[in-house]
Amino acid sequence: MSIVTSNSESTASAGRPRSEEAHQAILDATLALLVTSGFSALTVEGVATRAGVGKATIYRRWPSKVHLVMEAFSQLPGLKEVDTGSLVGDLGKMLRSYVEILNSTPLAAILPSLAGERAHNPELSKLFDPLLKERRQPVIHALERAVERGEVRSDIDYDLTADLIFGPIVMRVFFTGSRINPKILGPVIDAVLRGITPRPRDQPG
Amino acid sequence: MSIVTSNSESTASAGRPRSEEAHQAILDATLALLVTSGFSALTVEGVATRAGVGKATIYRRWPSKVHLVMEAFSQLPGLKEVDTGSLVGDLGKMLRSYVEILNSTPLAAILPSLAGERAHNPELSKLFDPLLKERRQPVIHALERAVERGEVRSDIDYDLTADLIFGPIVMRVFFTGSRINPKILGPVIDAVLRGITPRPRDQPG
Amino acid sequence: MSIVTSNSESTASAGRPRSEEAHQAILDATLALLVTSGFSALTVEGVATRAGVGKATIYRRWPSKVHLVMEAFSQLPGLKEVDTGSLVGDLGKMLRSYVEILNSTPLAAILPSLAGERAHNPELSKLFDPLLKERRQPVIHALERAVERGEVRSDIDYDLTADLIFGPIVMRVFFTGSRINPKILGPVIDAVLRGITPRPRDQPG
Amino acid sequence: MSIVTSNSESTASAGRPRSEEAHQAILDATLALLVTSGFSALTVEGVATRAGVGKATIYRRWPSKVHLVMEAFSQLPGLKEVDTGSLVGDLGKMLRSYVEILNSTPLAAILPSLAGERAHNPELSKLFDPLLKERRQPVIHALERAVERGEVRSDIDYDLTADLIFGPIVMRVFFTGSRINPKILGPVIDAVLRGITPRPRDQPG
DNA sequence: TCGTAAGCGAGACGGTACGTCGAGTCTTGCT
DNA sequence: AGCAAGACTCGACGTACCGTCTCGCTTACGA
Repeated sequence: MSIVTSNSESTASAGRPRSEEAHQAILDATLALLVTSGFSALTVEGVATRAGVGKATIYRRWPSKVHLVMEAFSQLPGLKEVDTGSLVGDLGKMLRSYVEILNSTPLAAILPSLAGERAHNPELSKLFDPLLKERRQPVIHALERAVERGEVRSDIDYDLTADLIFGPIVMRVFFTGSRINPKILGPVIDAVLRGITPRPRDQPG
Repeated sequence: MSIVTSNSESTASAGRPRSEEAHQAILDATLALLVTSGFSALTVEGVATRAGVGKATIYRRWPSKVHLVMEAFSQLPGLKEVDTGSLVGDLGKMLRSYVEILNSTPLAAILPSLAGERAHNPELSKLFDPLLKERRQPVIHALERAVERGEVRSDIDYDLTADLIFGPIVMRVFFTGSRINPKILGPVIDAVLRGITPRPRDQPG
Repeated sequence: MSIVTSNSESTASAGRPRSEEAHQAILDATLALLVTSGFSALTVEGVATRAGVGKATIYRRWPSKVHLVMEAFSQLPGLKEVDTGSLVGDLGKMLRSYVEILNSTPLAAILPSLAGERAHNPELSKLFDPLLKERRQPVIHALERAVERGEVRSDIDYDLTADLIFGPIVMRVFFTGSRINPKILGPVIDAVLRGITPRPRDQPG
Repeated sequence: MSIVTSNSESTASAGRPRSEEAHQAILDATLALLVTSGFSALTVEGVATRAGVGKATIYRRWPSKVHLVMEAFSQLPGLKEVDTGSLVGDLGKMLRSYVEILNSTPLAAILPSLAGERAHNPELSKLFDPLLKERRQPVIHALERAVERGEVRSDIDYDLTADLIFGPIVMRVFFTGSRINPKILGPVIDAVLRGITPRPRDQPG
């Protein structure tokens, strides 16, 4: 059972089982309305109507709109583990695929809403934070492998470095909302690996 | 006149002048409630009550919650222009001071909420985006000076590099909500300038 | 179904049924507030608060304050049909009972307020006028029986005569607001029946 | 000084005297708006705008909308003293002229509003009641003369009889709001004088 | 096979906030 | 001190959703 899903598969109980059909219809309606209306304009009433479901059926499964949106969010794809043998290759492949996800799913629209809510909602924070940690693991693993290979200095802070790598992407998702141009990934990876200072070998002489 | 402020300095008009006291009380109440509740849970009614003011007094000055929040936000301090003669010095001083601001004002609590709303609220986006652009200018200027001095490669993308620098700070503000430890600034600046790969001169010969 | 009542007896519908308890609490609160404040100072918000009910519960049943007040008003007792065999007896019994009602229910306090509003409120007028017409029918019927019996001239205008009979009572309700002394009824009925001029048989000779 | 007017002519005071021009402009605007909008839709703000006057100028003179309307009302014409030598003649002339006033001024529209308000507003009642008493005096005087002439029984209650005479007119003003047809006056006066029972001399002998 | 417990859509429940308007009061500069 | 103008606080408007609560009705399990 996932962190965010409710215990629908727990101890077989008497009575009518919950409708899996309704469950998915609700999540689908949620994602659809998130795309068209955004998080704060999303109403549980609207989700219920679109899903052809009673409000109680939603509240029976999720304690609040935030939790509902969070489960919808958790269904969206994330980073995939990639091992090409080099950090440049790993990061390039992972980030390119991630940008593709950001550009083709509601993920980019939902992420800032949840982060914005997280700050004032400890309950959400409790669910959201581990999820976020989990979702960046592929990059952490790639960094660990790179350190083992000697490609990267061994004294780096993994979390901080992951922040450095995700930073430019997240900055754009949060502050511009526009499509992420995959062309920025090359320069970003290059800067992270080798810095922005001039390189001796690039200089004549 | 700023983008978000109203034309308070315009020609003295007939009738009772608007109360400057009420104006500031409203902005103060807005900031206080943004910290505790966030943007979407902020109600104009709540602001009015806390400021000891009628709702009409708020709507007379700001056409919507968005405009009100933007003016309150724009009162918070931001990056200061710094010129120490080196990029390391400039970034160190600027970011250290910025982290101090994040740790001592409601800025860190408000920023994610606004970013989360921005994605679905074009009206907010229209006011917020230029404000954000303006607020990162000191770093852009420092980078420009560094390029002129030859400290930094001349082919860098200024915006992308600014994203790279702010990234780790913003990531922590948005996804952890905790105090920012100023100790991360050194490694961040170092990584941005020289990358995370091993350095030839650090290696034993 | 009455003009003012809603179709509560219609086919049982889906969903939670409307609370009969809330319905009566709202009407009671309406009458109480009409007495203390009058129609124009009556607020739906005030009724909701006093009835311990949400505003929506009121608007779900009555489309406007006018309809609500009309249903509350229509619950108050009115003239009762009486047939004693003589017009003097009918009027005496009916009016005595009506004065008792005026002196013991909120009717006397509510009536002027509604009449005052009626003049400028077509919606109210549309509901109120038929109700008023209906409420004076017992007197009209008594007059009709009296005409049949030859007790009263056959060329009288029933409505005008009813106005003549109610006139003194209504004048006092509207312009003094005090209790109506039942002792005026004898002289009123006498004057209506036999006029105020001296009577031949009362004169000597 | 009238009962309802404020002390505009009281002890000559320091400062600028109140503008008599403004005073009349306000009353005119009030009557004009009463005709077009009715009492409840009349706003002090609207009166001020139409009179080209500040709201404070109105509130300086009248404590509320009701008082303002009352003074406007008191400017409207009322019953005129008439002495034709017979009660039938007096009442005929007076009532015919009064009905003409009701049909051609806002009086009929204002009267119910004030009566409706009177019931819940003791302050208004204090001003309104003596005015009403004063306005019916011509009928009382005509009755007194008729008693002296022996046209009317000497044991009648003057007030009650006045109520009987005004009753049908007031009933129609309050409960129908329509024009008063002057043709009802003949039957009303006849009924008051001689009753509605069959007359011996009308019967065949 | 059938009772029953839980789920179902529907919709009413008491609340809260919306953005607007008018009430009655207060505060300018001017007359 | 009065004036026009227009700010002030307050509170009601009728609507939309909140999250909860009945309704009458399935539905599928286990006695």
